[in-house]
Amino acid sequence: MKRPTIKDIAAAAGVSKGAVSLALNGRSGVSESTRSRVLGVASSLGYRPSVTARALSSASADAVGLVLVRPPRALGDEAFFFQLIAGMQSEMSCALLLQVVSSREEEIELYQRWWAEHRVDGVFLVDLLVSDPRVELMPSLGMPAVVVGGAGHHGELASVWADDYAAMTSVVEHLKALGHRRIARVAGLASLLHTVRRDSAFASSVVDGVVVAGDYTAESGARATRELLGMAEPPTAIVYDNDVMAVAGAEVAADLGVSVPSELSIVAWDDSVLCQHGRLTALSRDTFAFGARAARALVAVIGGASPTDVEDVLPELVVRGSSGPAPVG
Amino acid sequence: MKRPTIKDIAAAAGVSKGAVSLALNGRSGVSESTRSRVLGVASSLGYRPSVTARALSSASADAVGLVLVRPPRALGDEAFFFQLIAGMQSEMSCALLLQVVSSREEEIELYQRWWAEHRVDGVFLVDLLVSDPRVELMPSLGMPAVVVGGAGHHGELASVWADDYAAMTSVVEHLKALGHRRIARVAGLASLLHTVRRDSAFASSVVDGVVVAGDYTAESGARATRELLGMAEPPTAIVYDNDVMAVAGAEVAADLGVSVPSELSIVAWDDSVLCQHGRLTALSRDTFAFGARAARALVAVIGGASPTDVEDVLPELVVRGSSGPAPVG
DNA sequence: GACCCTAGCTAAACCGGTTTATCTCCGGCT
DNA sequence: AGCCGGAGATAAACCGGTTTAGCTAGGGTC
Repeated sequence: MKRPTIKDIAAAAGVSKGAVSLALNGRSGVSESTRSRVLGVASSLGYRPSVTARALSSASADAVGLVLVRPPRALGDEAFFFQLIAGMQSEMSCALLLQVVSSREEEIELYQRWWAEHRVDGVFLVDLLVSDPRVELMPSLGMPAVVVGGAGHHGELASVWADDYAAMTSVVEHLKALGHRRIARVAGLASLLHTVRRDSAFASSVVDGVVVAGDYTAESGARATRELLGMAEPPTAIVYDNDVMAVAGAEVAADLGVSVPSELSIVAWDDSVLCQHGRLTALSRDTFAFGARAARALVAVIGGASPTDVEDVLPELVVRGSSGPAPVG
Repeated sequence: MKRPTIKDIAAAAGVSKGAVSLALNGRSGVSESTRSRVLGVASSLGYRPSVTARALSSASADAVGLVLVRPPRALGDEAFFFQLIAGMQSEMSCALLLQVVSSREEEIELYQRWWAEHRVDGVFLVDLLVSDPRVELMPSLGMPAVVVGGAGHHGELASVWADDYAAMTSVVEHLKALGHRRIARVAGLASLLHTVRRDSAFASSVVDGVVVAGDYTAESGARATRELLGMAEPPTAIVYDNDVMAVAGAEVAADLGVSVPSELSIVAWDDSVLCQHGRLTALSRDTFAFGARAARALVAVIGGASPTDVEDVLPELVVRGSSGPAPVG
């Protein structure tokens, strides 16, 4: 009734446990004839090695980890992460250990625990902070890790990243070409590295650009938009740091009777069903493919490859109905 | 440098491994003084038990599993699952082992493997089929499991469910009260149990109701809508099985010059940011809370509680701009 | 023929816990 | 005094693998 263990196979094949282990793992020390006999018995018994037991003797755990620091409620609306996870899965044969925690301290604690307990072979690091302790932690633990969506190189870690600086510049250029001069930005969390990157790109290509902080929720997007449109000289274009805030912003504009795009142009970062349906001009990147790329990188690092930085393709601006020429005057 | 093991604690406290194990797990067999000494040593050494090793001697694996059968690409748009996962996480202290596979066979194989390998303590079963082999499999494996979103009771398994039948009836009543007589439905996958439930509820409350099959993608929603609106006597109201198809349907209606809601009423199953923004009348349920409830149920079953069926609150119809009185004549 | 080397295998230790059998000591009862 | 019982602890087996040390038989070399 129970699943067969290595001992059952050894008994059935008339050899020792050790020989079975060597045979199954394709290592030298057994003859070809013994090996094939063992393999035959194993498959006929429907043998499946126990990852748990294997992990105990410091081998693979057959899983990789991902920790998300979020208030759980807010997570559900962020299609980005689910897309990312789906992409990761497409390139991994192993399982993904996923946990949502509410603080950075818990996150770090969790990584250490997982590693100490041999629960994972490696981890993805997302939402990189400006000065992120994880960048030092991973090499010190000797834990394979890949930074996902950071901005370039990070210490000794492998990294899969997109050029937020260049992307922001391209968005601003698009708006400038349409005649916009008063361009504003609704930013994401200031603690995140990519926010800082986008901030600096924005600051260096827009003179006197107004930046309002947001937190990726619809409420913050609406609030920021109301604030911007209530200014003495309101912007003629707003760039949002994610899709949810942009859609909320578009709604506020509609409520205030500000017509889009003739009076106000709106651009969203990260394309999604939401933008497609709201006909919002959006900076589109293939998040699924991004996740797949990250998974490939992590698998490589776990396999012993030396860490490399992979730059993702530059996000592409998909122009829809929400951006147009700046109003005259 | 390595993390301390139970052996280190035993040495430091001057007792045996076994005594440490008993002390740490709060079991009888050691004196209070020894127990407190062991606990002191353990915490001062920063001891963390290895789940891997513990799982090996048939104890808890400290993780639960969820397998999704989907083409990975399509998954990213389904906010439902991510909401659900976020909700589950909110009620679990353990990790979630998540894997996406492409066939039902792989799914079953994976459940068996996880259980045989002590990787999980229990699993969630989603997307229940009309005649689902998993319902028999779980009790035969002795694997704790909770059916999420099935329709009522399932064999010996615990279940957290919503009454799709009553919900569908309430939607139809809403439409009938508005004067609609030609009501159509764009269904989800026919192999899923809840689709069948909704089908039968729909059939018994709508005479001559047309049902078109969809697969939850925007494309299928658009196609179905075009088909329905092209009929000799097109419906005056359409009920969609998810938000993505409903939004796509609304767009098709707009393209065809069919005005919503004066000529066509639209109702979506499962509310989301998408519906909120598209001002679609939607059947709203708190997916996050649903996931949390499922997690509580699974934790209870793992803890040895006898399986029970928990009925979720009836989804509530949130009336927005997309449903209105039937056109006269 | 003595010696060494190696392929092929076994037995046993090990990973880090849990669990069971056993052993000792002490107090209470008759 | 002798017996029993239970508390408190230990040693050892066990979970299912991997890995290492050691044994044996056969072949090559001088």
